[in-house]
Amino acid sequence: MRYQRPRGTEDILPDRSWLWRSLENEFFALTAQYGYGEIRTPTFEDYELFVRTSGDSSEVVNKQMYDFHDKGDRHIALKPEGTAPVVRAWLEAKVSLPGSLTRYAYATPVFRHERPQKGRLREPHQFGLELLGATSPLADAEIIEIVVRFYELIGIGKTTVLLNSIGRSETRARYREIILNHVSAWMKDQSTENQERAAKNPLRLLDTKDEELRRALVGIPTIASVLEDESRAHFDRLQKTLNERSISFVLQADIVRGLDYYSDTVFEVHSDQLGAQGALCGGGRYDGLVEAIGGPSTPAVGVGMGIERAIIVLDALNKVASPPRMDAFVVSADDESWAEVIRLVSELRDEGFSTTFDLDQRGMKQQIKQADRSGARFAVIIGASERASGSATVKNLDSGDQTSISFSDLARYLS
RNA sequence: GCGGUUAUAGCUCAGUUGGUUAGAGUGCCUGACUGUGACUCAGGAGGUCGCGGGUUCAAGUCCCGUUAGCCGCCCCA
Repeated sequence: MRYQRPRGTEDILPDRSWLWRSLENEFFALTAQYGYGEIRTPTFEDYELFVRTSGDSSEVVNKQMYDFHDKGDRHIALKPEGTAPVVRAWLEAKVSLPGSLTRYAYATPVFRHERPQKGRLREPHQFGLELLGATSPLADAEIIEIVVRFYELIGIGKTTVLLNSIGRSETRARYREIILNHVSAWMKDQSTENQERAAKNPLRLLDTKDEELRRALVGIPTIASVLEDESRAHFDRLQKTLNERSISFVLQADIVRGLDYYSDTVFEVHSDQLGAQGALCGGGRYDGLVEAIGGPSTPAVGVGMGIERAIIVLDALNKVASPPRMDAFVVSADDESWAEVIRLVSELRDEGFSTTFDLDQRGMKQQIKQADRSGARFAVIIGASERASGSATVKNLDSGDQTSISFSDLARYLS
């Protein structure tokens, strides 16, 4: 094979695309119930947009972006995440009136130059939600509620909502010092790579898998325990609201998120079916982002949900139903009946049935075989006797049973 | 970006210490079946052994490189 798909990308053929389409339909139908309208933004954006928002300490920006200079020497990046482009589009369209809310839903590919593994691609796809202009913890709760309901709706069994608050930037600045003091002994004999990482974003040390570092971190206060009063109140009310809505969650102090724009609420939903990449989705509040790209100070909250990861779980749980079948395959029993077959095919299509026939006009045996392969529910056979009697021989391809159905009753029989 | 592992027919795989024309199951095609798929039986087609070098009288098998998948780290959806 001369050409193969680029590393970390996937082709979605009809045996799977119907699943994608049905997930998209369910996602947009559900989010529409909450007032979210679909937004579509470009595949590529100004490189700076992502540096400004995600932060240069995040690996997504400084290592994983697909970027290039176009023929006009513009520095372009394929979007590595969905939030910044949506906020940019919202600002650019000037859609918001002061004090009003905007709710957006989207489905988009994102691009990250990473080493592929299970649940990790270079072109993964995400469903996303952004709720702009809302300060209330009810907004955070709304996003989490939608996400949980979506996973229930599509049949992903057991999930866990992991919740944390990382406070405002002042809180995080203070907390950084706490972490660094706490692990100073550990830091001394670390590689420069580890030291750099620790210095750049100490919060990220918290979710480490390194046993030694974990031990060094024992006894450290959680960031949630050092929140400012306002953040504290927000976080408390969010938890209360989730409890009232019967949405169960687990407080987890090491959920810190990788993108710099998050503030206060952060959350993930995990499934035990995903291996090392355990998060089905990740989101939170990003009150500083709009301002960071030149807009008016605007509170906001959102989420990005990995579509491939949801599908991995559905597959593992055997929750993927069979794709829709063709209704009928019309067969000509002799060379003289083709005109009638073709007429009948188009009639059935007009009635709303998915219908095909053998374009190669081969022998009957071949046609029945093709009908079987096509996955059609029925073979509709037309020959000399059928034309004479005005009724088709309808063969149920699952059971093999045949009955004679008059042309006028055909539609009723097939439905 | 780092480490490990895998790559043989459309699919799932076997292939002994390097040794004739590389096998199996399944799928595919043809026929038994002159208006009928799935079952049975009998035939048949199909392989640059991921790709490129090297060692050797001889490489699917050994060595080096490379591409891709998978697993872990890292990162995150």
